[in-house]
Amino acid sequence: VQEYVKLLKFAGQAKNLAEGKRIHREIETSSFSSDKFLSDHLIDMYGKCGSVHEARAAFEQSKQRNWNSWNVIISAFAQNRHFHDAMFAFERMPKRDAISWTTMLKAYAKAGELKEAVNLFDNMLKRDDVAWNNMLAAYAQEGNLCKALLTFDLMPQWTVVSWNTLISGYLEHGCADEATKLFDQMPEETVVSKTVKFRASAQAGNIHAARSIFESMTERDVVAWNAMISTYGENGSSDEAKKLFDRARERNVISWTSLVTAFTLGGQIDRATGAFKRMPGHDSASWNFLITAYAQTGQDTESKRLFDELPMKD
RNA sequence: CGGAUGCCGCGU
Repeated sequence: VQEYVKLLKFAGQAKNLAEGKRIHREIETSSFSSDKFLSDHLIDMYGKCGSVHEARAAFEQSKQRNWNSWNVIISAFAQNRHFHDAMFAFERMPKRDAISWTTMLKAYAKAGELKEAVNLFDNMLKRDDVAWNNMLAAYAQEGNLCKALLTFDLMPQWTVVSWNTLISGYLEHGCADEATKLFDQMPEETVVSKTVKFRASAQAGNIHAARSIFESMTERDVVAWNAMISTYGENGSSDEAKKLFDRARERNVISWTSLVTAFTLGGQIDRATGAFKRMPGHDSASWNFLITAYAQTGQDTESKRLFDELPMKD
């Protein structure tokens, strides 16, 4: 069972619908076909792969539907911007826990329905850290930094995530000075904080400062590596991007797409194509990127040819 | 009890 859970999660992260379906079929012929954990993971996998219809089907057909399944299906609806379905399910579900409320809160924020989000938040009986952070993030993304700061001050607990959320909000809306002050005040920094920090330096045009923050990091995850690679790419330094890419010990689709981007922006479309071909797996974003790149450099025929080669058009 | 779904940073 746990093996299948891992496989489904992996397919979901990679948004690999074909692989997900394959595992689904394999599960159905196995002895775990009606496992109560697996059925929820199936719904989640379809949601993450962008297939709302199959997520819904998995939910409705599940013999093992429980109150967790409702949370999973709401999350699937929300991730795919089916907000009315999410709302409908939320109202119909037999039992709502902290996660149900917060998932719905995030859905409203994502839909741009800030008032509904606030309303939901106010009606919550118990607000945990994640609920507070979601409310904070909703204000921060909206650009309502006053409300964001107010929410931050009212929070019963400050975690690294709340600090990161607030700082990202300030950075996103051009308040770099405030962000710097907050960085100095926060008690601890994680990989995420450091990544936010060096991205901010880079966006301010100080790529050397960004690099030294990156090099000073004791732990770097794949996102940190990718962020540094795309920073050099945006800067036109495709050679430096390539060097970092080679140094990275963990790579995913985004790392490869960032490298392709770096070559494209550096005007080396042939090297970009080469990297694209060497990629172990392509998702729709990487295809879109290269097609757009060709179109923008005026190579419409190449762009069209790639489009025709697309295995999945969404 | 355990499993599972919700918050912050990377390419489109």
